[in-house]
Amino acid sequence: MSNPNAITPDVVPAAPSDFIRDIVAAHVAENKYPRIHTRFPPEPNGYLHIGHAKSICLNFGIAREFGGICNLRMDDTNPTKEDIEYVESIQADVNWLISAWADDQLGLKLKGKTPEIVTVNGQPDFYLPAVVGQPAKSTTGSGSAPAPAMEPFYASDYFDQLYAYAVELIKRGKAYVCDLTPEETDEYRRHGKASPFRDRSPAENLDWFIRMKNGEFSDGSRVVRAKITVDSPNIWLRDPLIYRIKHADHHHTGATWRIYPMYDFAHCLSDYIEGITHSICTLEFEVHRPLYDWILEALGLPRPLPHQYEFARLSLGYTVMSKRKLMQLVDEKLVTGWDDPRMPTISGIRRRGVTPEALRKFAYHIGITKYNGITDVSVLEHAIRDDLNQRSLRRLAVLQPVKVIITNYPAGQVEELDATNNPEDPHAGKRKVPFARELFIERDDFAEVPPPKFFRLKPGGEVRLKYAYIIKCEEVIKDSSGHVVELHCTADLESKTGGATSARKVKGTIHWVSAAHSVDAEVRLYDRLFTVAEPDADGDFKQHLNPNSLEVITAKCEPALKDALPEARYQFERLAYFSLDPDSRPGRLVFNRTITLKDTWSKEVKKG
RNA sequence: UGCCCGAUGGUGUAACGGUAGCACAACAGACUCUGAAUCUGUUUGUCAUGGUUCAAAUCCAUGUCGGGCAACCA
Repeated sequence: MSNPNAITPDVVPAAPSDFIRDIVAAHVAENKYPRIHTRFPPEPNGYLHIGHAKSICLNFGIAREFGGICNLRMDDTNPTKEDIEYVESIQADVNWLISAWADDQLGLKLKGKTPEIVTVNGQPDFYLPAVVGQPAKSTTGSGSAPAPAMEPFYASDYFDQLYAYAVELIKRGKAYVCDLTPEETDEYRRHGKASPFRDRSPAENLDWFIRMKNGEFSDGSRVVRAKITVDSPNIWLRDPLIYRIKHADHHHTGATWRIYPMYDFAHCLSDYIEGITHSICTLEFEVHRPLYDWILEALGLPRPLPHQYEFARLSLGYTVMSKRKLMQLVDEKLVTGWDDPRMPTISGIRRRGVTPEALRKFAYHIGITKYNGITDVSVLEHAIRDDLNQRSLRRLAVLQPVKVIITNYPAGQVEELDATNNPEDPHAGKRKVPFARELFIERDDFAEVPPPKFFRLKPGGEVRLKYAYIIKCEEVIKDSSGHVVELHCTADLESKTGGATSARKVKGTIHWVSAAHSVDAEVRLYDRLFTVAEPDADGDFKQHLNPNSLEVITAKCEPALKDALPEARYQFERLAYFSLDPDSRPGRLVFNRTITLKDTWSKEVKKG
């Protein structure tokens, strides 16, 4: 078995329904587009987080439900904030999340490919069609030629075309070069006042623009503005900026450009160039939509225009989501990095042991609306537990060990007992677990003074050792400070599975490991990063960091865990779900706790 | 302040003029060699006020509350 828990439970829920999918479905019904084409357009200025996962699942989900394509595109028009590190992490995260689910919908392009000039209705047009899915095999037949390298789309691959579009706008008298300072621009726009440069002639504007492109002017000295209105109630229609000067090198285009397009200009045209039909973004872009439409219409483009639709971004309880704040946590070393398992980043969630199926299931459960709510973490946690319950291999491990000696069990004797790998999956089979005279059990599973309804081990009481015997606690050994160090028990030697008294009812069943056979593992117990549901609420989110969000312990594990695999998921029975951390080395196991099992007992205890 | 958007149990969502449903959470019980899972049941809701209509969560008006925008960021 290459993947020990690659069961295929029903992890792909039925396609959800929401207002955006309703719109797409209507467009499909009326044959509005030859094919549905969405895109996921992150700016490579940070790592992707679970909010992006929502958007990825939406965009790729629509593509797969309607037989379309979803392009991965770097929205990289601001070189001073972006970096290749982020480009790479974004690709890895997207691939991980859609792998074996929407691979067939992933729109990529050949490396280095830029838009083609085509003629549509007698009009020149820029178009860069997507290549779908994974790189094609070498077509030479010799096997020596490398497969064509594929890469995501980059808005920066369209800088030539975007420049040409800006020139066209200028020629049409619909854009002009403005020499106002940033402060003046702000002031004029605020008061709905026309720029004194608003009525320069197209020829003059073109001349200035070319000189801007040639790098003749300093940053901030001039911009290109769309000529729309000076006093629209929508600020984004008050002659918005479409090009600015930045003497900065770009991670993808190098030192080629000294001017860079603004988001509003680049995004709608990038969508158009790629043949996007449905451009889905978050609510804060709602007021930009008229500008999105204006630019495309002002250019008189020959192909069907894309349209923008907005939905509410994800807010999750007990975490922060803004890139700025996540960056702060990383920079100030409040976490170990972007992929710290406590981070809401996709890479952190992945390292924590969550599967892409669980994340997708979560994304489908929360729905898509225009309402800004805060999703309860319990929804995420439920999706994770549900997924892990179905796929995890069960193992016995003791986190806080206390020694147990079975006084009527012969020293030196060892039995190999059968244990079920996954009761949810009959195909997962069984394994052997060694049983011997000296064991470890969980400290919490013994109480000298048991609270009401405690049905684990107590003095004079009986408990079932999972897969083994019923034992009775005969004697409690303590050290000089009164700390319990050892429990002397007797076993009902007929009570083993299949034995004469195996059917005896005892209320509790606990987990255990043989002391001599156990293997040590570093176990990282993660908890939520913040102590309050809304860390942002009062402005200082760092104040609410959970000081106990990570506890590192050494656990006693059953020997089968020596062969733990990085891609596998484990449930340490009665405790939690775990997976191997990349820090693991041969002979040195490191497990991350993904999430605890639901614990109604601790709730019971709290109630008193 | 101006403009835009939104409001359905504790939370997130469905109902598209005709029985307010689902999920999570919570609570109670059943089952259990995992106090998990599973199963059964229960509690809790249409922001307010008017209007249109045989009928309003749904349409209209006003108000209230919440969010967004007013970067040479995206």
